Amino acid sequence: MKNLLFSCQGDIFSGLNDGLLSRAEALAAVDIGKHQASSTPGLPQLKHDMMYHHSMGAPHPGAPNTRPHQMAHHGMDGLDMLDPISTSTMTTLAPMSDSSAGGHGGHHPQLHGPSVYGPAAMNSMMTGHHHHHHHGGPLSGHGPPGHHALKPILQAWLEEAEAQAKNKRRDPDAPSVLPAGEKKRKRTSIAAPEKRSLEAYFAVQPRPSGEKIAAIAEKLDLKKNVVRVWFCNQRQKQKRMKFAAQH
DNA sequence: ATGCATGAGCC
DNA sequence: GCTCATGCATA
Repeated sequence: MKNLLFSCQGDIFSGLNDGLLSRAEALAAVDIGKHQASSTPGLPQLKHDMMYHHSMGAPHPGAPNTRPHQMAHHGMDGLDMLDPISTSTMTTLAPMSDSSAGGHGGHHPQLHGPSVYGPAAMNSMMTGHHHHHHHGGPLSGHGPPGHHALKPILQAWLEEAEAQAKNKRRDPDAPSVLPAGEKKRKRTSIAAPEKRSLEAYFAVQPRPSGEKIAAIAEKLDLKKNVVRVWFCNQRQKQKRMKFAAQH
């Protein structure tokens, strides 16, 4: 196997048992310093990939991590459009609220009108409140002829708009149909446990070497570059806080 | 407002 | 690969 720690700071983690770190994190830190643990935890990363340079297709080079796309559905899938919506629970119909602020790449993907009204839509509006109250005569002479026939169509259209506005919320892992050359920067969200481990490492060694960063990255199942950047940003943050604290 | 990413300039 | 400044996506 690879022989980590050939440097002079191999046992910096051994002596940490002061009140700075909790025991679990300290042990985790020590574990990096000793050897690579074979038991990797779950899949903590919430992101998929970081390269959006219009030429991918090959998996991450040098990263043997198998990361299935996991995401949190809270009740609706992107494929579920059969939703028994009650009559207008949402008032502001904004079916195109995609990436909002700062979006200078204004491209609105597939947004097709309600071509077919499913039975659910019709049913929901029928059971909602159907009022064919006034009937009058065919020649009573009020309202345009056939406008009451348009009302269900409009309502169905609204409900279709709602449904599509909802299933428009597809996961960020979905195959995006971006125009060629359009890159959206992605933020890797580091989960809380991993973040706490990183903070534990940082507390004992704010400037780890490349090998150490690689070891930490492997143990936490994060990309090495993510860990490296995290340490850089953490140093920046610490400087800022120090600067803000003296005024 | 916070936190991850990127790029310039440097060593 | 680091700092520093800034951009930009989230919460």
